[in-house]
Amino acid sequence: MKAERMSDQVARVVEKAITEGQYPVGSQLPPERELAVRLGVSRPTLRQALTTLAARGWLETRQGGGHRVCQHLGDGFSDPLLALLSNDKDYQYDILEYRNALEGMAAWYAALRLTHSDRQRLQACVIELERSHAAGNAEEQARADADFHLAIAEASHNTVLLHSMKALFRVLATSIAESVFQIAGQGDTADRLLAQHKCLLEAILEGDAESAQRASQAHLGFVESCLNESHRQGRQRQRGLQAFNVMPG
Amino acid sequence: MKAERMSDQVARVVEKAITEGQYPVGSQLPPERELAVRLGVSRPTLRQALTTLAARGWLETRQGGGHRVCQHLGDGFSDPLLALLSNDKDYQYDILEYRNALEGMAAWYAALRLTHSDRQRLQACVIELERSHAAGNAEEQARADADFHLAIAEASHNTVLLHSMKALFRVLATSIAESVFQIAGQGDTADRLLAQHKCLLEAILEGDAESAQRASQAHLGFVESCLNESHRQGRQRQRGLQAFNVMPG
DNA sequence: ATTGGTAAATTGGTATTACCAATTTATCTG
DNA sequence: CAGATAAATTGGTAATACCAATTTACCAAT
Repeated sequence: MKAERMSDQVARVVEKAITEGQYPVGSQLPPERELAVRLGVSRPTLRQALTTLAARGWLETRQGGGHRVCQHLGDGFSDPLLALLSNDKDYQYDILEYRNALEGMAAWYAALRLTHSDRQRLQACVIELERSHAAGNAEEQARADADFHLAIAEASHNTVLLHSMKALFRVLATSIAESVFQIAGQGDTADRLLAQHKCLLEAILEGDAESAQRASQAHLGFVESCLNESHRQGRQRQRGLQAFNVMPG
Repeated sequence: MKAERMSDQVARVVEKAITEGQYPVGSQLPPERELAVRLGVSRPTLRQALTTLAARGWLETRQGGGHRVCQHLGDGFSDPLLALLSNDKDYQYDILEYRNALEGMAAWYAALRLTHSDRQRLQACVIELERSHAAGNAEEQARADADFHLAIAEASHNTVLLHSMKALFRVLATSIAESVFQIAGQGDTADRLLAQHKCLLEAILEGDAESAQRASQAHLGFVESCLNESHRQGRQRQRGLQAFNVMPG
């Protein structure tokens, strides 16, 4: 049986120390030279291990500044395949369908679990949407759009969902900006998008989970219909998003 | 402005070479000593870069055997925070809600896009579920359960969804096995779970997207109700899964 | 020509030592 | 006490050496 290599063992040991709270979020690990001695390995081997942990999002390092446990776990890493798919036009409908499920879920639970501070946060996000819409700034609109949807995800109080949506929006940043830019040139489309965001907010604030979910899905359906319907290579597929939107309710 | 470190630049260059097809899936990278010379860096620096790519799931390495591009991209990596949340009892309801959304979506699109080979694959999976159920083997039941749900995800023909569900089931393997084991001791529960799987299959085979989604959600609702309802720490939350299940339809 | 065994070559993994560059800390001066 | 500067500490890179696993080449037997 093939033995696990030393640097992977070290990575496991350090990762376990992090997850068990020996190195709390934000704290600094011991210096490399010291940690290497403690763990009985050479500095290059330790650095292999720490590189692995950094790639997984556990650590952030700065030359001279030490290795620190990431302030927001999961924020330092990105799923390379998700990133690849998100920036490939062949998968833009896959991405939209996926968003539809996650954002529909977020809207549903946000409507059910909204706290007072969630309310304030969402209202502030919509104000920012209005502001960037009035300014006609596509980049700010894209950022405000992502902030709004992530605020809904936070209001859902489902940590797993929030984590997945953060990962998704991180890799979608570029293509969302492009979509907003593309859509901005289509007459009253930007006005309609803003109206949809407000409608979604209203449903959430009213605690109407079904309406919130429908509003979310209508919004994404509209986004889909606005996008450039370039020919879709590969499989002949059903345009599921439209159908998915008319889920009973 | 802080310069990007050399090993991260090398990682980017190699990752780009992979994604652009210079190193196709399954192919072997040039030996370290040669690649280091080509890229003008030292072997330790190259190894830092390759370690990062391996941690992200792009590469698999074996001593003496070379560095190879992973056969199944995305399979070599796991999201550490997702893994952490999946094995923490405080988040088991978050996980169930998240599965509810993804598996509901998978069932929906599988019903719409089912191919002939998908049919065969799903039917084979259910046979395997029946076999492991009859044998009373919890570990095989857990594996058959995951295989069935992943086969549905494949039948949805949404690559992003499939990728996310694979990642989720990879980290849930342990806790699903525990759930199956826990549930197995509850009278006719295993029989009812098998019946639910069959009901879900029927709805998919009939191309009834709404029924498929409801069957999926009923299944997870039942799983939730069977699980040990341990006290839920932290926030006072609504039991959203039950409500989510009775989505109109 | 094929198969199995063995040696050699090639590959990745680990270690030691040295030095560079960024950051942090200590010290000194006004 | 604040600011400047030097020293110490930290991470980053490099060269060289050697170990261990895998692959390849070679040879003998069938």
